[in-house]
Amino acid sequence: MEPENKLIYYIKKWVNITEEEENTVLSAFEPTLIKKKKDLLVPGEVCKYIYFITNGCMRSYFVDAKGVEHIYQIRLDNNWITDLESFFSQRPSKYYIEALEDTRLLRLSFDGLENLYNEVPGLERYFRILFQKAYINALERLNATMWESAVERYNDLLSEHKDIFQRVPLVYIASYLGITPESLSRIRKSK
Amino acid sequence: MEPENKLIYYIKKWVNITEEEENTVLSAFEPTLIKKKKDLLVPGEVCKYIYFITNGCMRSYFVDAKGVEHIYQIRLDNNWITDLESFFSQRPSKYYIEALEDTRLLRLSFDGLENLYNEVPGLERYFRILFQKAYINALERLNATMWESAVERYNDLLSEHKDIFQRVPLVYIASYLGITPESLSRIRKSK
DNA sequence: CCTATTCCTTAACCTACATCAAGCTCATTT
DNA sequence: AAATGAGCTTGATGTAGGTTAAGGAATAGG
Repeated sequence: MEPENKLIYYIKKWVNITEEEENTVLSAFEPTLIKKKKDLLVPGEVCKYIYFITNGCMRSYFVDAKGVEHIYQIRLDNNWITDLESFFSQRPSKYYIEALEDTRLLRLSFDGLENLYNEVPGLERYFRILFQKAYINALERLNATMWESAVERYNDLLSEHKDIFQRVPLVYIASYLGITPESLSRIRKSK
Repeated sequence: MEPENKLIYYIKKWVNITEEEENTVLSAFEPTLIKKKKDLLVPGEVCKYIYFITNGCMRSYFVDAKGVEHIYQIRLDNNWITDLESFFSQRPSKYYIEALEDTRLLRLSFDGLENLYNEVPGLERYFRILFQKAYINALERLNATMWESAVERYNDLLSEHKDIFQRVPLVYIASYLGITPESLSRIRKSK
């Protein structure tokens, strides 16, 4: 399937839009390519775009006062990535968004999205559903982080996103799980 | 301000709706009252409504395999509460939603909301924005839980939601912060 | 007004995971 | 082919916060 059609395919999973609207949507997006280890966003910059990953892998993270990186999102193909806080407010971001592989994206600007909401009402519904699911997900992860052990969280991730382990270095997965690489290594050893 | 108008007031903070639409919205909601310590939802039940708290205080929590309660939401006046996962999927819930005070709510059924989305397009936008903000918030809380100490999380809550400390028993606040009541007590002592 | 809960605190001890430090294995660069 | 560094593991030691157990203060109910 062509990358553009993948986007439409995922939108149509949740809302109905006409063929004409499909074209309006597609023409609002701009294909982009980013090389491994390059940043889409760095702290202090305003996040100008929302990105749909058609092929590849991205992470977002912040660096704390001691200089330690903390990863809070890892996203593979057919997922959205952005700093929603900065994008939505159009104020400077606190986060990095970085490619973990050479990655192909479709990007949409803040104004572009606002226009689309008006031109294609179905898209407002699509994003309402998307954010709703993302929110449910974040709460689940929050509960797991608060109340489950590192081992349980590791097992959950393994059973739900095995693909991440094939494509992302363990240091990053450890950070995403909220533990040190050493702890992750010991967890894996004990299997 | 009348409870009904408070709801409209909060909606109009984010979207424009006509006076006629206001009435359509209001008439879709049903005022409810719930006594302290009573449940709006228990595990196994489908969450049939989304609730707007006009006056009072609610918590949502789950009980783990060992019988321990874990609170993941505490909501005061002028906030929404529901089990979004169950409400959205209309499948059985894993959570309790319980009143911490005698509480006045406006409730809206799943079908009622679906109708409103179609009759009042602005409402789709309102909920898109609401979920978007809720998602950003949940990610912030996730980061804090993973990477900040209990003391920092306590201070954050104190500076952002001091009102909670006046109205909610510390046992519940401890659980919401992801710590034991004993730890919370020690943190407070050291001030 | 007395009793029973609910709520909160304190102290002694324990444990999951972090930190620090070292070394090993590949892949990449020169 | 040697040198570099990214990615991962292992072991020794440290610590934030949990667990267990007890008691006191405040509130509610009979």
